[in-house]
Amino acid sequence: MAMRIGELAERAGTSVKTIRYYDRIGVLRPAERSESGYRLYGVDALDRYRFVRAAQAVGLRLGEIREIIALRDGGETPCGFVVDLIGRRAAELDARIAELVALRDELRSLDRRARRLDPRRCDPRLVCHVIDGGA
Amino acid sequence: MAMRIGELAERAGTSVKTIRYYDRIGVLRPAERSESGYRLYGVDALDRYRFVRAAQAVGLRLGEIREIIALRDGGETPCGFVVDLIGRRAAELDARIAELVALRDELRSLDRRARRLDPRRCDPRLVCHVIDGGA
DNA sequence: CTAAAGCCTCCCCTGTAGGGGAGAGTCAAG
DNA sequence: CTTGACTCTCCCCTACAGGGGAGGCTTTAG
Repeated sequence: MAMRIGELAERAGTSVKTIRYYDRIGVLRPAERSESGYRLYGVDALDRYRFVRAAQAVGLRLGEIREIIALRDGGETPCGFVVDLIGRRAAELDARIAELVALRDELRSLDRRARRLDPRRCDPRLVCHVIDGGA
Repeated sequence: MAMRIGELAERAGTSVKTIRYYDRIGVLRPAERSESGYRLYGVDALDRYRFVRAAQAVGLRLGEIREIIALRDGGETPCGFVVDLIGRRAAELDARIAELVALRDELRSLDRRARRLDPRRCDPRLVCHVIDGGA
């Protein structure tokens, strides 16, 4: 019935190190320990593992995932919390995307400008005229 | 003529720690050292500093900036290298932006789905039905 | 001369999600 | 009984750009 860490890792398609790490940070604790101290997991551990991965895949961090799980284990329905988290993360992503788009556009325009500049007229003092320090 | 590190940092509007760090990694070396070991910088150090910041601002990492500066100090015109770097960074950004947009879209659709789900029908085994581990 | 301010090197710390490996105990098969 | 596979804890390492602070010189102003 109970799996040891190696079997869980293999069934989950991950590494023993990762499972131990998940135990340590509290997202996936073993059901119990054997007398000799081995971690023993029930079959539900596999579902937990999949949940953790799915949550990671939508951009949640392990610390946040731990909070969700703690709510659930505390008897609460974490859905409201999760929806909040997802909303905030989406907003953060919007902001981040805007930054990256602006940066990319600047790089593209730098690129176009660079093609019109003559490398021989590059002032050594300024390292490279493609990138302008505003001096 | 020569500035010490504190004056340079102040004129550049940055911290002494940062200037020391730039020395350590080779992007901004002092012109010389005083007898007592103090870093002494020429006025051109300010231009160098501004270049480094400008390059950082367009997404180049200090390691890459160091390479650009090494080329320049080796007597070469780094423009070609810089153009390459910029092109590659722009392509990386495109890829990264696409990832983030996909992630954000998934979050948004998760968000919409969550609003239609009933929290009371959330299976505790799966932690939260908003995020589906595919079990 | 003395005190304050500035400077030096060296070392540890941050966040993220683990990876690598040492040294030691445990379990199953031959 | 032994060997090999498995497991345990503990500690250091990664990227990135510095920040914080200790302990000890040096310089400058009063």
